Amino acid sequence: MIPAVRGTRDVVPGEVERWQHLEQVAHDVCRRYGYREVRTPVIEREELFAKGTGESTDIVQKEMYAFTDKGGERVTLRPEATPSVVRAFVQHALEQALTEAKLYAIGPMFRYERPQKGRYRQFHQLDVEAFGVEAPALDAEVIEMAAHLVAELGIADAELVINTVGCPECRPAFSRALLDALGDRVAELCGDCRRRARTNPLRIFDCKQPADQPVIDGLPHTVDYLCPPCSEHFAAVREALEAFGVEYRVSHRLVRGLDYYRRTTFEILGRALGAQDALLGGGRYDGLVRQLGGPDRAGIGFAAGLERLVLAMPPDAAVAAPPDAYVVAIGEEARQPAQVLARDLRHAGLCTLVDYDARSPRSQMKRAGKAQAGQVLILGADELAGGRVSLKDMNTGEQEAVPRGDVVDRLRRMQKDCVAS
RNA sequence: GUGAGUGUAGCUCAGCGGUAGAGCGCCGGACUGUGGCUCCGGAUGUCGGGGGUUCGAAUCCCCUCACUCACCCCA
Repeated sequence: MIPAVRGTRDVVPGEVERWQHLEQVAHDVCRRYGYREVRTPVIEREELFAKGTGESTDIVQKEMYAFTDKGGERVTLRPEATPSVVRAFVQHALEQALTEAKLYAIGPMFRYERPQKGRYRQFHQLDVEAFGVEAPALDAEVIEMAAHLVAELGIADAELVINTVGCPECRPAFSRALLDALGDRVAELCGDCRRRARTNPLRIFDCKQPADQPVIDGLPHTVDYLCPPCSEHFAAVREALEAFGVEYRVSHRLVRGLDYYRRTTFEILGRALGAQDALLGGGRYDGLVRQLGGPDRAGIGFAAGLERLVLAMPPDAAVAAPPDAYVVAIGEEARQPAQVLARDLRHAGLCTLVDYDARSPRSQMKRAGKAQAGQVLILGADELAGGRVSLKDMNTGEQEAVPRGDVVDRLRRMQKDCVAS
C-alpha cells in the first residue's frame, strides 16, 4: 500500500458531508455580504510570497514548497491565499469591473511543517478580502461576518479576539518602548523570546512559556502608543462592533505573524481544538496592494481554516442522506427490468440503489435496510406478469402493488412531501 | 527543525518469550419472494519495516518509517 503523503489526508464519505455543508455555508455567507468568488492557481511565482507574505516570516523562510520548474522559473505551492487574491485583483483590474472590490477564495494551501491536531501540510482555507475601503466600518463588517460564519456553522465555543498593531508611523516607537521596558530582563526569557526581541519584538506576546509570563505581563500595550489616526480607527471599529452587538475581547497580546498587517487584527478561537485553536484570523493590510505592484488601495480580510472549522462543528452538523429507493430483483427475468426501473427513478431525481449480483431476496432486503433506503421496489415473476411493482415502505413495513407506469410519479411525490415536511 | 507517546484483522483493542485473539463490522445461512431482533457458520493479519539476542520473538535490544500530541509557527 502506498500511503498518502505526510500531512495530507483523504476526506472520506461520512466526513465529506461536513465539508460539503461547510462549503455551502461559506459560499452563502460570502454571497450575502457582497463577495464574489475568485479561483486562483495553487502554484505561483515564489517572489509573490516573498514580497507579499514577507521575507521575515517563517512561512517564507522555511515552510514553502518551492522549486525550480523545467523552464527555470522559481515557483511555489501557495502557503496562503492573500497575495494570490491581491495579484488577481491587480492583474485583472477588478476594481474597474466590480462595484465593490470584495473577493473570496476557497482552496488548498501548502506549508511544510510538522503536522499536529488542526494543522496539515496541505490544508484548506476560506480567504475573504476587501479592497479600497479605509473606513473602520468595513473592519467591523468583516469581523462581524467572520463571527456570523462561525455561528452559522453551529460552533458555539468560539471567542472573538481583536487588537491593533498600529501602522508604520507608530509601530517603530512601540517596538522601542517594548525593548526599553524589557531592558536586561530579556536574558531571563526563553530562547525563542530572545530571538524575537531581535527580529520582531511584538511577537514576544505570542510566548506560551509559563516562566516568561510575569515579565510579559508587565510590558506596555500597543494601544498606548498608537498615533492619533490609528487610535481613532481602533475606537471606531470597537464602537461599530458594539453597535452590531458582537461580543469580543481586546487582547494586546494578539499580534499575528504576517508582515503586512496594519491596525486592526483579529482571530476567532475555538475552545475544542487543542493547541492550534485559531479557527480564523485576519486583519487590515493597507500597504500590500501597492507593494505588489498595484494601485495604492487599502485592504482587509481574513483566512479561515476549513479543517479547524470542520473539527469545531457540532458532531451532527451534516450526515449523508440515505437513498430514496432500493430496487430488489427476484429471479433472472427480473434483473434487466430492475435496472431499467432504477434508471427511470434516477432520471426522475431519486437516489436509487439496485442489486447487480443476483443475491437472494433476503440479502437484497438486508442491504436495503442497511442503506436505510426509504422505499423498496420489488420486481419478480408475479409483478412482471401483472405489470406491477411491489412498493414497500421501509419505515412502516407496509407493502402494496403499484402499476409499473405509476411508480416513478408515486415516488417522486413522496419525495417532495418528504422535503416539504 | 526539537521533544514525548503510539503502531496487532476494516474499526476499537487484548495478548508482553512457547501454535495470533475478542468485541464490533463484513459475507452467508436458519427464513429456497421480504430488512431491523435472535441464533449458527465463514473470510480477513507480511503483529509498521529492517536487523540483532534466543532452541523459539507480536513480546527483549538496536535502527528505521508512519501516526498522534506538543514546541517553533500558523488557518
